[in-house]
Amino acid sequence: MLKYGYAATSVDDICSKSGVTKGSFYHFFATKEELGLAVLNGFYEEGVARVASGAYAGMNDPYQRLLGLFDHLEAIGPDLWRHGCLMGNFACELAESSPLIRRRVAEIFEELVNRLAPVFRPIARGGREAAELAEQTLMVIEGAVIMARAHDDPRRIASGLRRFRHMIEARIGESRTAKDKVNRGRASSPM
Amino acid sequence: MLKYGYAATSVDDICSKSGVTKGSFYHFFATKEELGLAVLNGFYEEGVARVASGAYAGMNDPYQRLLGLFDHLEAIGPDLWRHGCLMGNFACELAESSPLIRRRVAEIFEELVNRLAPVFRPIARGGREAAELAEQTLMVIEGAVIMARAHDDPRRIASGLRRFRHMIEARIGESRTAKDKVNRGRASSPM
DNA sequence: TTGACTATACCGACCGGTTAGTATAGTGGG
DNA sequence: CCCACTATACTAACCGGTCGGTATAGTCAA
Repeated sequence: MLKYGYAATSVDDICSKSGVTKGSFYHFFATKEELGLAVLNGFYEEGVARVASGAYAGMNDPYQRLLGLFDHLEAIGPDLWRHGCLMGNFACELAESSPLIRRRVAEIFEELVNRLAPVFRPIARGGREAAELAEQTLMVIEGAVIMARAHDDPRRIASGLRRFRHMIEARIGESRTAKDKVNRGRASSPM
Repeated sequence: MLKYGYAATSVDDICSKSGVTKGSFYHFFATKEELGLAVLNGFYEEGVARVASGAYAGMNDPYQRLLGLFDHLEAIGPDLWRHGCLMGNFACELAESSPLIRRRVAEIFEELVNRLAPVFRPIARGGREAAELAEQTLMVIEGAVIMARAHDDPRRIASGLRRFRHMIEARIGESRTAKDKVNRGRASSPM
């Protein structure tokens, strides 16, 4: 389903490859769409687990943690999204034909933004900006995955993320100097 | 094909909606895949024409031109990619089942990078960086289009682009001051 | 302990309809 | 007459989904 798309993956294929019969299949799933939803949730949960498993999560320095997130994404991305991202694929293919799946994909993106936003907090200026930076990161990932698939080269996922990371690094530089100014104003140690 | 995907769009539908019969269709196209290729090229050419039609193209100031490109993309994006981007959709759905289409999509992305790169030249540092920034822009567009489709809200295309534009603005700021330094060193007018 | 009853898992043939693609007989302008 | 083009009927495979039926295990009253 990830490799060839929703429509091109038949229920018969799914059954024969997973060693179940069609009768069994339709005992557990009312429709093909319902299976799609289950596969989507599985993909989401696996992705969250993989992303959360990174070393960055335990880092104390907030800038180190943010940079560590990108290190981790660059490291696992090419493997995790080797055959694409199911959220992105379903959004492309089913957004206007399956409201159920489209809504779930939107929900998942929201959940991911909420999970990621805290990591961006230290460089966020406005109240909403951490969430916006998290959303921007998801966009870059989705775009990079498409690029990687088009060029048949998963390494593009890492290089796309790396370029975005450079822009984040520039922001970290700004945040640091801004913070230093505040600290200096409070007469605390400049280093 | 854009709205419901390649597989879900049948040749019969295409024929009846465009008022041709199947005999005619298969006189002009050997396979459905070949039509897909033609539709892809049509989408690409229309997109290039729309993007190139912007006022930014004639601007003299290179920074104004770059910012003008983003103004233009934000203005036309929500309409142009209202139902998604065919390059992105095909990359998602057909990358691993139709090598022909996948290759053409990759080619198109390359062509777009080459077309866009000159606009990024003024803020590029290394020799490859203008092309990389252009590619990054395409990634953001593709990601934003997916996000917009998932949330059923084309305005997300503009807001995603705007956020990326802010990062580009930061870079313009850096480039400007760097250039000022050079100018001052050459004893030319600082303003 | 036994036997009637029920719930769940599972099977695979089958259904109507759709798919991409083909075969063939025109048709109409140059 | 010719040939690019059109129309329609057709094929064979495949689609998602249904159906009647079976196997197994648990429950509970007598």
